[in-house]
Amino acid sequence: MATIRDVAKLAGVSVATVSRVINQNGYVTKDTEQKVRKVIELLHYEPNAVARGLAGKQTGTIAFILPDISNPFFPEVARAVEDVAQAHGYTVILCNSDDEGHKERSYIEVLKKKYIDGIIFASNTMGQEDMQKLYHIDDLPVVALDRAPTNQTCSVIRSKNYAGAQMAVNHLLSIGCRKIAHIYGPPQFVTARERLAGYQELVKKFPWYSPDLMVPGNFHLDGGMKAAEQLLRAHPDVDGIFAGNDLMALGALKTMSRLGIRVPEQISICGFDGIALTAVTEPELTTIAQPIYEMGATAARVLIEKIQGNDTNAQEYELEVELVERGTTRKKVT
Amino acid sequence: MATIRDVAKLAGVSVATVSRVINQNGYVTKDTEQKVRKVIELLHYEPNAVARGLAGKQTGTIAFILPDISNPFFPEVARAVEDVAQAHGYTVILCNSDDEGHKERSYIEVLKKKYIDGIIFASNTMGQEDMQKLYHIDDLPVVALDRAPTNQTCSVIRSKNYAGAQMAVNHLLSIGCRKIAHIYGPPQFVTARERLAGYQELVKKFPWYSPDLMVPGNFHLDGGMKAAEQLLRAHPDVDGIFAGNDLMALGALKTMSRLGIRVPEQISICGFDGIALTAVTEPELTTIAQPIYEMGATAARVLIEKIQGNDTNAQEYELEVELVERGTTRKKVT
DNA sequence: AACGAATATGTAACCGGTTACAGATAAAAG
DNA sequence: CTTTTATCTGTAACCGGTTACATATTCGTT
Repeated sequence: MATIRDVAKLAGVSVATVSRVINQNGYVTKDTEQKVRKVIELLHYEPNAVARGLAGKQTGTIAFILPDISNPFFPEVARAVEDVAQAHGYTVILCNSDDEGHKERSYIEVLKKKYIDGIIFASNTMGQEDMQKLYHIDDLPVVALDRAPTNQTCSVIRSKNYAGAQMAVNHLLSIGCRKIAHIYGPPQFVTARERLAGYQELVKKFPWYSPDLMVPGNFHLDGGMKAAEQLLRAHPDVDGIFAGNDLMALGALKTMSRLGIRVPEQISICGFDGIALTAVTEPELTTIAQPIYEMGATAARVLIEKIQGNDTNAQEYELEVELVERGTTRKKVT
Repeated sequence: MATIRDVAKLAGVSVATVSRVINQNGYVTKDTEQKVRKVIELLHYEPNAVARGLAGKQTGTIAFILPDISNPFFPEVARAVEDVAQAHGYTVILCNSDDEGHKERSYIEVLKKKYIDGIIFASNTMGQEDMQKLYHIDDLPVVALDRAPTNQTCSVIRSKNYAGAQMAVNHLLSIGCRKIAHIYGPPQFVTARERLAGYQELVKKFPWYSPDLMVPGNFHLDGGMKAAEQLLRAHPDVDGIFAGNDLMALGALKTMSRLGIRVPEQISICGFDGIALTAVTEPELTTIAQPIYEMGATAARVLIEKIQGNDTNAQEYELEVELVERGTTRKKVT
């Protein structure tokens, strides 16, 4: 592999000049530039990214720290992040944290040593102070996904969970549901809390409202299944279920199927997230779709903006959600 | 951030000695070692990975190039790769190639410039020559996933597609199916070809065998749906479907559901891969499960072996598959 | 004609490690 | 008590770029 000095020597110029040509900065005559480019071509010279990183402290690499890429919500986000990064000449490092603080921290240590340019952070457990510490210690650009907005220097990408939950409930009401339950996710997740709050605020005024219409789930398939069973045992007359995410909604759907309860005729189900899996079942799942790809893409775009110096202040990007009406909810004939 | 020279100065030794302590190579007295470690602790010194990379040409980073992380088969593989890498102190760069040669090549260019230590390559399009070229040009360790074995220096991780296909067909036969069709994946995929071959070899001896029992799919949900429709139109008496992968099997299941055909009573369906999605539907999908996680983990382990110098020769790792019997196939009562 | 500003290029230090080589000391061998 | 060998440590070159600073040349001004 040719080095910048090889190029300089053969072109009869200094390394500084070659560097200027490569980076298109500083003054270089058209003539010398041509000469240098010829030699670069000739030697198939490619600047060494590591040396560049060492000298310039920028490696063209960002990290995406997420709980678990196996969770069906994340692949699409990761894809978006990578697409945008790639388009801007960045490379993406993937880190699975399992939402464990120590893993997150250990990743961050390693990444800092590698002169990573920035981090997209999807975590439900890492406290605000940690984020702040992370950010302030060495002002590494950070963008958070799905976290409560803070007044820190870290931007946040999220979507309208509260409003989305109300869209879900309103939709169930509009098709004639008379008693709507909610399966909520782990309370330490902001998203779960917001969706629960949206549900509760809207239904508490109804005569049928009861606190035990809200049952806990774990944001996974099995949690949704169990929650649905429990729910039906306590309230056999429930005719609408709003689940805190799609996986739990699919779990509920599965339980219905097993118990021989027809969906949507007897019970309507609405999920939240809009992951691809919702199109796999029959009937397909009605859901409040987040712009998943867009969330990842926005996170990457904002991060890169930060890295490149513009947009230094924290900002919150709250994206719209959308009701995707499908087979698990249908207007009831009266 | 403290540098190795800061440590050396404060400890009253040379940088070489500090380096020896960090890397545990060369001779260092217990005394000096203690002294140096004290100072390292004191200054919170962390060796700079980029400088290390430049000097040592090893960055502790591997790349995983795959078609698309959104494809439900890959997240689990990626998770495995990352887990193993992480455990060995490596970091993983994720690259989505969409199976397009030019993207693959452009990634490889970038990655080489970044002194990546090795590559795990899951591609269906890149020719053998390309692999060879890639490998021979600068002997970068490479492990391939799901490719035909070659006599190159590149190891391959795969599973028993041919035998697995026969397991599927035998299972369908054993539960009493009389006419079994196959939905196959894109012929440019080795996996698709092998599964097709396994099916064909086994069924061609039956009187009901007919070439148009093999219909093409695209390895996606919609392809499976369309193929199933097409199939039933031509052969309404088919009572067993073996799909080349789970997504297509789920598509077929969906079609059955829409047409009001009961599964498994009227038609049994068996998929291939064993992705998590197969547990979402009701009935759950019977499938020939590959050890998906194990494949990723093996790939990572083999790659790291190669990187660390041992195991320089190409090898093929053919992993076992397993029949997971579930709701979409059931013994027929006669 | 004189002069400051803009343009063009080179020298050398620097980023922060690794490591070949050499010199010094201590232990083992003859 | 030498000589050989193993152990310990330091100096300085090197990895391959970037960039501050110095110097030289070319313009546009007055």
